[in-house]
Amino acid sequence: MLRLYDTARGEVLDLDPRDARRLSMYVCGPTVYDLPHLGHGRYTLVWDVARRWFSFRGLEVRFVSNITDIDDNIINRALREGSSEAEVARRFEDEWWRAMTALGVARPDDTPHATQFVASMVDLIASFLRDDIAYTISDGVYFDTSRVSDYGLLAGQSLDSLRAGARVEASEEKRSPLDFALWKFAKAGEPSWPAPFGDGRPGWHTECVVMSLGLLGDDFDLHCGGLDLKFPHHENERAQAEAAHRAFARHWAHNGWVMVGDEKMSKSLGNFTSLTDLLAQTDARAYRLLVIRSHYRSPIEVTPATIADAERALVRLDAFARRFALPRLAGGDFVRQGDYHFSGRAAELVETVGALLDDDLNTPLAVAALFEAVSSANALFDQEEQEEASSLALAVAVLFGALGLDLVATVHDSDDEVRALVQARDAARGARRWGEADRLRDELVSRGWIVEDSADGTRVRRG
RNA sequence: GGCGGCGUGGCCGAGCGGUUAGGCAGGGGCCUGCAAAGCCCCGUACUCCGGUUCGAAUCCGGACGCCGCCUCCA
Repeated sequence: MLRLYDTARGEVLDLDPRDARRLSMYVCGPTVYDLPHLGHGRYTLVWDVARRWFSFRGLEVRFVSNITDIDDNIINRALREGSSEAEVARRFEDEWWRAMTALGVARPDDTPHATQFVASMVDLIASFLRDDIAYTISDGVYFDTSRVSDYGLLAGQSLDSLRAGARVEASEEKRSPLDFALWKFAKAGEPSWPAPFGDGRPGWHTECVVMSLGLLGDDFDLHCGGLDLKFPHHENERAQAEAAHRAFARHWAHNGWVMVGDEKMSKSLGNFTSLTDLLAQTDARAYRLLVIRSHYRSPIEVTPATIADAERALVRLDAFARRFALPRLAGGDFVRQGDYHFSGRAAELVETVGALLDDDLNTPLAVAALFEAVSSANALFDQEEQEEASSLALAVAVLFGALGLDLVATVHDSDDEVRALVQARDAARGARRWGEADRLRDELVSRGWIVEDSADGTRVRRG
């Protein structure tokens, strides 16, 4: 049974999908007004891993993640650059998918854009106005949070205590500082959509309710996002669903953030590193490994040192892949357990790692178990237990593949000249002419090859 | 003010009552003509002060330090 911490109920609970064979999953996506940063990288990796794992276990997952392509930040950027909102959104959405591809994050099954759902949002807002759950003030239409009896559920606080701590000044017109904008009336030069209550554009919290319920249906299974969305964004989504009498997410899951020193990485603090920069200088797999080495709910530290640490661990995994000629599995269709039949130690490993991941995605312990298996398989290989070693090694590759991490055995093609040097060295070694053999190795090294001996003779690869 | 979280060996990062987490780095050994890769062994850590317990990093109380949310944020 798959278990996952549920933010609303505050404990690890069975996932319990609406339909036993399927899982509907919604992840709040990016607002495309700037380059993606490491925080975006983490949440996409975390939920990509979850999606892959659930699929590995046999669930048919429908994964929806939106693109917010209209909001204040986009408008401001367009204004600053003298371009249009659509142009800004398009440009940064392209950057987004480029980064996702580089990270190996699988495309969602649906990627709804806010601007495509405005009509449905208008309908919802109109119904709130009709039911007196929303009210109009000079700059827009607001949701009356006092109309939802359990407002504050996700925050773990009552409406009163939230109100008492509100740091934002209540505008004179808002009934409560917690009330949030459903609709912002158009200002001159801003994009707007027609609405019976006044032309304008949707507030951020409305799109996700409309799109998640619209695509996944009432009572969908799992709603995910970064911890900072828990309140107020997800709370406000919930409040709207409640007010509309529609069953919302059965399960809420939130990932911890990326830290810089002792501070959360965030746009407002300006202490962020763009994903684009990171990917330009490191193997993207290192970030995935770094992410799965800690628990998804814990904060993680992403620094040049921790990235380098993960890269070195990757070197070892790739050497392992080379030794056992392991296949790359993460790139195409998701890895599915049903496609493999393991026995012996390999089967035990799948069992162990499976139990860990089923229990609130305990990737750090799973990774630890996988590294232990790497050592075991190597040891078995050294003891000439080839079959047992190979089957265990394949299980390691399958499980890493199930988490979206490829082990790369690829040895770059060498040209004729290099092959000749390799052959000459093997001949020299065979004749015990060590001096010549070493000279040939130096020659290969000077051409940028890493030289390793094996039972089959000299092996070269690119460093 | 309310709510939540954290403080672990050189670094990263698990554990949440008794057993080696794991990785990276470092040291020693084996293997190897040498090197690389691989294997084996090694660090004996849990902010502090009390308490509960046969036994606590793990539970309870207190102290100190730090972080987050209650405003846009993944």
